[in-house]
Amino acid sequence: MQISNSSRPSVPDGVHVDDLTLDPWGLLITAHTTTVDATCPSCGRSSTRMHSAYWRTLKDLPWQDRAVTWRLKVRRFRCSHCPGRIFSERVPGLAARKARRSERLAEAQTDIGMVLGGEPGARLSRRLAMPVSGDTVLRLIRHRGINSSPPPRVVGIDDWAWRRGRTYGTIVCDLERRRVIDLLPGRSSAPVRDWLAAHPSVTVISRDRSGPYAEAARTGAPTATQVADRWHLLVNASEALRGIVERHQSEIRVVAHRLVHASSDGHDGTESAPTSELHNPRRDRCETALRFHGEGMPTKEIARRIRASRNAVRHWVRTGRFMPYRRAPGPSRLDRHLSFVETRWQEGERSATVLHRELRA
DNA sequence: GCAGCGCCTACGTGCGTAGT
DNA sequence: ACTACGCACGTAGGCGCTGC
Repeated sequence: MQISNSSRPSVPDGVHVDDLTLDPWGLLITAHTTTVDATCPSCGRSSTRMHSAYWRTLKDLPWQDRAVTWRLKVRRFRCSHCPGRIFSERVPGLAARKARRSERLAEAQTDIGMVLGGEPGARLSRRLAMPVSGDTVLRLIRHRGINSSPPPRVVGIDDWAWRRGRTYGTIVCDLERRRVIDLLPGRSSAPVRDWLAAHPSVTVISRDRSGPYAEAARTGAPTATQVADRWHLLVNASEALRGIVERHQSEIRVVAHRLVHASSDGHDGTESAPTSELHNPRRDRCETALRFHGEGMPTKEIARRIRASRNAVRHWVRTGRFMPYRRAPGPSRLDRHLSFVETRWQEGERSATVLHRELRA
């Protein structure tokens, strides 16, 4: 198959393509190196004394949705300066020493792996005509390593679960660069204290209100400023708001009802009828259902027409009249939950007061 | 001195399995 | 479903021997 020069895969300098073979499995590029000499990796001097040659096989980035394989003839050289030293020529721009894939392919698969992980990354890579195993994706990620960053100044510390309810650890984030920088064993104060002592660059510590982290920050970084993190502040604020709304629910309902009627009737809303006497869509649908039933319409058809469930229609037909919704006596599940939250909030308020006192001390 | 050949070691890779 | 681990296999690269 003929392939135009403009659409051919890019060829590194010092490599000459001898043949391109396109088959259902991909594109095979047969090539050889063209430089007359090679640089000895030991002494750094070039040598022209060829020893032998062999074929290298390399995977590369896909071309037109086809996997690309290089079959490259490379040579071995004897070094003119290192006694007995024999080395293989390198192919800069294509592959590293001993590599089975090109640098650009390795980079692409590493990037995919960094986003998706091992197995999912391998699946996407295979879908993109860059076949690889999940293990190799993970190896590529480990090989890249973690880029070094300047010493952290503002860190966030919180607990997290290796296994929820069983094993916990502590996560340390660089809040300026939004990156996880360390994982510590357990959620006690000692590892955090040691970590902070080993990182004197930290000037601000954002943490939750737990005692161990407060203790760790106080002893490990006594000069650092401690702040409550934004997430916990928002959680506390939203819990407090819910508590207030719930405590004044009945007043809010009355006011809302008046406002609705004032806007729809042109009335000022100061006088209002009881809720049970208001327009009730549920009662309307029930009465319609009973009328249809009286006309001999099947339950299924009634349910379809009034857009109610067949069970609801069956219930209305069985009772023969509208049954207004009666709330069960005692607090609802939501009320019980909100009551629990309110209690926790009051406990939190007390803890916050203690924390505030500690921070000021 | 150089080129060709073969052997050996270490590395890269994929697969099966166990653990979470 | 995913990762870690061990293992087997293929091969890149290094080295020595031999013939010209």
